[in-house]
Amino acid sequence: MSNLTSDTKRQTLRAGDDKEHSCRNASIAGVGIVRSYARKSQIVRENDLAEHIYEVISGTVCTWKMSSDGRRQIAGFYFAGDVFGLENAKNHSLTAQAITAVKVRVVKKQVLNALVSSDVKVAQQLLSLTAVELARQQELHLLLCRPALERVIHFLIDMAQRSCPNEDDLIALPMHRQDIADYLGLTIETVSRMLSELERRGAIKSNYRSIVLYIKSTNGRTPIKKLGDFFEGVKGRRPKTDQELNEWLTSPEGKAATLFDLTSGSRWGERARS
Amino acid sequence: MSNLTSDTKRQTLRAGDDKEHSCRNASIAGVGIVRSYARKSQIVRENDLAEHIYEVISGTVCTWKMSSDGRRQIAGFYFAGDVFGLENAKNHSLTAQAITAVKVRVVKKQVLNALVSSDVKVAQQLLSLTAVELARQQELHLLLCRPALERVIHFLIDMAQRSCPNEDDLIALPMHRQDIADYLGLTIETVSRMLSELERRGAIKSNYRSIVLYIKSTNGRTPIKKLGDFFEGVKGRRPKTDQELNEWLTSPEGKAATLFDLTSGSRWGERARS
DNA sequence: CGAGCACTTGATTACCGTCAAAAACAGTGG
DNA sequence: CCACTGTTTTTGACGGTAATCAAGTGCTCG
Repeated sequence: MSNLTSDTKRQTLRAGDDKEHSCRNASIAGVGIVRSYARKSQIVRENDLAEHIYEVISGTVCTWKMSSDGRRQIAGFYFAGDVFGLENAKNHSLTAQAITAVKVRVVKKQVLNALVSSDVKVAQQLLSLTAVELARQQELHLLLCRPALERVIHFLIDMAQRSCPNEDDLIALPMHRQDIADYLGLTIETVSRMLSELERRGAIKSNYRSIVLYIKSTNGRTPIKKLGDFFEGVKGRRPKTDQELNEWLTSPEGKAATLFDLTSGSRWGERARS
Repeated sequence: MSNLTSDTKRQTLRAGDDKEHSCRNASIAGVGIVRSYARKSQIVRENDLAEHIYEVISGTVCTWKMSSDGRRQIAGFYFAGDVFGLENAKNHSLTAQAITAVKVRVVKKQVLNALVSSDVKVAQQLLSLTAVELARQQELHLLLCRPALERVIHFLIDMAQRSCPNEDDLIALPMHRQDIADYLGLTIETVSRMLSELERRGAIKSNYRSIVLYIKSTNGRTPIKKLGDFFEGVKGRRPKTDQELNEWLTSPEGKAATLFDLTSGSRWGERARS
């Protein structure tokens, strides 16, 4: 199915790991210490005392918890610049684990509280970070009520924007299918099937251990006229009214259409199976 | 199906509306103005400028947004003491609507920011409120990946605890089936079927427009030994190991078992259909 | 009492989960 | 470089759960 050279693959895998960032959260800059974690190691464990807040410097982290029937539920992914551990309870409700090799800045909450007292800006930024996290969870709530293909599309778009905002047409995802499945509330098989479906439609190229999306850089100037085709492909039907089309344009799938250039060339379903 | 007297019903319906509360959020007390909204009226609209924060004084509010295919997705319910509008973006991402007649305290964010500058406590409380909301959404994330019956059970427990924490064995829910369905990502028919199922099992009594749960007050002293029966009923299987049982006890369904006294008397499925 | 809405129930369909096997891939050692 | 091994992913067949479609019942209110 995949015809990527191993060169491309290596480039792909490095994209997620090497990117550092100069501290995006200004008020936290300079405080705390930097720690490194190996791939698959746990940074915080569920029920650990929540004494620190963590900012990802490089690599990818996910937070998760086990549900009663032994299934792992991933609550979120965190990339360079993201902050996790904001639960604000005595104990962490989620385990945080390194997906790749990771560097994090660790800040004591005590220290942070002291800063809050002296500097209003810090308080506001903390609030802002938590609010961003809240907004993300609310988006997710909406997403989890939608069919599998849309969940996967939305996930890819979200990851594309967050994990690698500077690249135009090549994006690497560090997590495994199982991680995606546990995040989207699907099974690994369904995730795989949806990815295959998107590949059949010419939207992505996926390979082992890292997913590569071929995305044309559109910068918002995608011809709206053609989006109907995309709509037809993803949803199996066209928007009936102009209003419906416009609403769709602001939806997860609509954003998909502006990112993936699926509107030219191959029409949905026309490709034969491998 | 229901044999409630109209007396009970009236009592039930009033329970949600009449309860006010002395401001639970101390630092916000005294600021802002109180506004009343009629049932079904919209308090904020999606894309409105987000200039205020709202605290529910009495009644019930829900927040929602339309998805691309015209389905309404409810993001949350808010009862007396709850705060909504915390998204912290320029514009509201969700519409807030009164489910019952509602009184809310409306606080300008500008005013709040001024308070934050002068009083660290205010900042911390704001942060705490946002974190509570975040934790709730994360719980929900877990829930949405589980089967329909569990979603409904968890929903009932959550509502029972939040909407009416003082009553022991009689609880009124102000929202319609459609609201529940839009919140849990189910259809109205499925919600109805799950409620019927629970009623058949003797856990609840549901009637038109308001759901009444008959809950024995247990105050945490439910005999653990019997919970296995409940487990068997809800999940169709027993916990195989002690560890599995213990994990389950801290799960949504486990909490259900400590609230609904379903462990004595009628065994699951023994009751004939109406 | 009748109209309209909310809810329930039943029959059928479709999507996704489960189980099983095969294929692709990474890492190891020869 | 290649064969071997274990892991991850893909693919297929099948079944179950929940959505859809369609009546039917119960509740509220004029």
